[in-house]
Amino acid sequence: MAQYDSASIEERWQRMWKEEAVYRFDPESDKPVYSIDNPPRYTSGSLHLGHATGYSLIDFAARYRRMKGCNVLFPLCFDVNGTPIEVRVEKKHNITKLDLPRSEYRKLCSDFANGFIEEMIHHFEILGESMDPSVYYQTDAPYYRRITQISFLRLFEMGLVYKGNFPVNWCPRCMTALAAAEVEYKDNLGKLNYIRFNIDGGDGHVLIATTRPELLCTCKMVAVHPDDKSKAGLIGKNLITPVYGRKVPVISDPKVDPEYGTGNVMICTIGDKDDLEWVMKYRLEMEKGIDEFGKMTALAGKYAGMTVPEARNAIIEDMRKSGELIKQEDNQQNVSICWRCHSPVEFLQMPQWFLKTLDFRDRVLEEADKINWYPAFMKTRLEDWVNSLEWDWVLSRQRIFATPIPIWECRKCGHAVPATEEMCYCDPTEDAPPVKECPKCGGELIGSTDVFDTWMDSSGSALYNTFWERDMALHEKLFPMSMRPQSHDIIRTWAFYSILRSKQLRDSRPWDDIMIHGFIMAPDGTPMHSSIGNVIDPIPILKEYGADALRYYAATCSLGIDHAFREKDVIRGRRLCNKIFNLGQFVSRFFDIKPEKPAELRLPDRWILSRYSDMVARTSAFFDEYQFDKAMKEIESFIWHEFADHYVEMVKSRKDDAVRYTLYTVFLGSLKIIAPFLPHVTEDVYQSCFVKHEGTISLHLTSWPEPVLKDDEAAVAGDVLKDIIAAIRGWKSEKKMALNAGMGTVEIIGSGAAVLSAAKDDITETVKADEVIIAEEADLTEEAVGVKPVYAKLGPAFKADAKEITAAVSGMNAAEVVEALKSGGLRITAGGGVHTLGPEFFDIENRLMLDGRAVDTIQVGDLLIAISL
RNA sequence: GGGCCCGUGGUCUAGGGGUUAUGACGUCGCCCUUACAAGGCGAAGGUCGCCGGUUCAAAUCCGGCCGGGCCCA
Repeated sequence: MAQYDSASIEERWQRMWKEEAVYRFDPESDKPVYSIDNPPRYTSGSLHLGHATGYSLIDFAARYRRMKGCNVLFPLCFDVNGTPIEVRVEKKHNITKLDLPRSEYRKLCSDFANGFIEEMIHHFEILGESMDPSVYYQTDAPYYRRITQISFLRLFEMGLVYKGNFPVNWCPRCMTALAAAEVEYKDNLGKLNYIRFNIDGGDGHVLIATTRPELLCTCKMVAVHPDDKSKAGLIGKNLITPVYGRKVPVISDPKVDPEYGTGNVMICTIGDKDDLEWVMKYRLEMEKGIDEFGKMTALAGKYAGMTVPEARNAIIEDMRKSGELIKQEDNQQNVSICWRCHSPVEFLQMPQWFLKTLDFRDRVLEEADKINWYPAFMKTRLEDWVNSLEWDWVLSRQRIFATPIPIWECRKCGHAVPATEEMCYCDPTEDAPPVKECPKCGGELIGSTDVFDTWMDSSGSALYNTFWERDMALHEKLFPMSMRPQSHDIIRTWAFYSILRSKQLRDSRPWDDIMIHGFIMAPDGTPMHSSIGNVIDPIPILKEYGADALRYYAATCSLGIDHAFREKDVIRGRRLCNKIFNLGQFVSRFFDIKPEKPAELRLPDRWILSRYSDMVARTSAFFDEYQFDKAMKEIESFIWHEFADHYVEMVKSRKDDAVRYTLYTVFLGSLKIIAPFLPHVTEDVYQSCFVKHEGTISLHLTSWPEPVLKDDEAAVAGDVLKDIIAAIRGWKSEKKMALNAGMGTVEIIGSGAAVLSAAKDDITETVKADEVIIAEEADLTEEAVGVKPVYAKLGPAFKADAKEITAAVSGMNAAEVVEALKSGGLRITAGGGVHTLGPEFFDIENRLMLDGRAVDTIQVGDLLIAISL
């Protein structure tokens, strides 16, 4: 018998989908649009397990909506920009950005990044992702950068962009300003240096503890805590800084931590964020001790030109020699580092372009409220971030491989002249300005060498995808988009900036829904890092188990939370594929032509059609809410257990129209529902069983099924039937009998047994009994062997007395309790009163005996199965 | 230090006041049954992280603690 072989099967259908352009978005169509603001994949080359699962989750939504009749816009896109590529290129060629002309440097980056794209597209294909190459973009292309630039020009016109001379996080390695979002923190063991400051005009001194002695050259003040009584006398005096001999005042400020170091803090311009706060509060003059290369300036005197660590070591040595360094201790502290190259970040005052962000906080939150967040609690993260913002967005970067800021500045007066929209895309380092000279003073215009923060490109994706400033009629039709998928770590960046710019440029939310997934962790639950060496490569997994199996794993990852990778779920996925494949082999034997709906259906048919219809409704609701893990659970357990284990087993021996119709309808519908998750195996089964009857060339182009039958009576009776058959099969297994072994007479007894009379033949055939008897009652003796309290009823009725009542009953004889319950009620004294309890408060356990005959009995719900041995 | 989320049999996971706590993987036993042994049937395995509180009743709600993850300071 043929087995499911993922490798050959998947490749075959991937080729067919590509050739037939099964996923094409049709801009002309009148169908409702479902558009996905797909994360452009960063061109880093290797495929991470996190990407494999993340993009699969998006693909589930895309495939579902296509089958629901939507015209789905699911762009194939790449993010080709930014410092990470520059860092890798510089490492590869052992250069810095200063070693080459800008255009050559940019070409190296572009060639490097673009060299990955073909392979990355192939990765998407072998995962079965249904992105549409006809709506392709990459963020470094002139057509994409044009949109970034035009959107900037609009914001500029609106007065939302300004150039500020402001302290920014600056990476001396990358030589660029960093947004707050690009700064990371790490624990670092450094030295806390105790340095002697003499008191001006006296003979005393104070000790200052600092981790940054090299910043002494910009020391402006010394602060102590106002409640520190021992230091009250110092306030208002001046101190003389060592090495530089500058006079600085002592002030009191509640922000000082009196427990740290000596409780005396030197305030410099500027070492860290606390310094920055004091600089603002006391309006201190900004002095620059460190330049953009991370080297000391002339202010540092003899240390000028040294790097920060060199200067720190040198000044410590000098002060040690002069006796001004009193002692050093180890000091654990958090240092700011660059998120890309991990170099320590400095606070430097640099001219930068800013986008007004703080003024839009409330408006961003209003738009966020109009978006459906999946899961809902993720909105809190955005709100926390927005409410904690302190600065506007630093838009400019001093790098090269990014979108140029389309501005020329006057050499004489500094006036900024923006490009015209018609000029975009443009590069001011190469292109001529829109006017010959400064319109204010006639000075020479110099093209800006600044580029945008890459989030400026990415956060315009919803605008680009909806053809903003490319086809405004289409834009009106497509905007806002239907859904933004992303991971939770970039809520503060991608999600936030996207909402901000959509509000500023379109006065709207960018999307209706946002779906946020977690990270894939190593199997032990810790993050995967190449430095730890615990990164799992998805390609071998794909080869061993198949794409559908890996996608099965992706579907088990609920949204919002992180998941340790579970290979066993991939194994389960492969088994499910195999099960579906084999069901296809078997079920397709039943129909040579498409079966019509017959006049009459038997009980098992009505049961499975009814169950199937419930499953369709529940699964669809889970798909609507991006709850793929729950949808998968529904459809998987339906196909495997209800359909395969029970229905198919029940009808194996039948050959009537009703069974043909039911198998066809339920199996095809089930295939469709699981198709978004397992696109390959379902396509394969569809092609071998259904395409000749259905006509549509691919399962993925067929429509999503609707519920077909609501028959509550059959659903309930069928469940009883299923349970009876399962119980008899279980009984056989217990007796070590083969399942297809014959058996004697099976008698099914109980007041509800009548519903099964329609299914008498089904039972007989399925369990291979000689005879099946269905009886309302039989000559049975019934013996109560136990009573079980029903807490859900006792609790509400008797409150605090319930416990005492159950305790009392448990000590009584079961037969007597039952007798009392049946004849007027059981009287129990509890809580100082007497309660009369009816049978509704107890479950009675009976042993039933069929008089005169040796039988085995199995209780199934209200029914008793008596099997003659 | 703060925010959000998570802690459930050996491992992973569902559930989020009321029968016997869901399922997967693994383990063990039985069964070659007109698809599937990569299958079927069954079993063992849990004080639902710890400590308090609310309640007749807590895995579930509340508070604190411990451990993990992400984000931020």
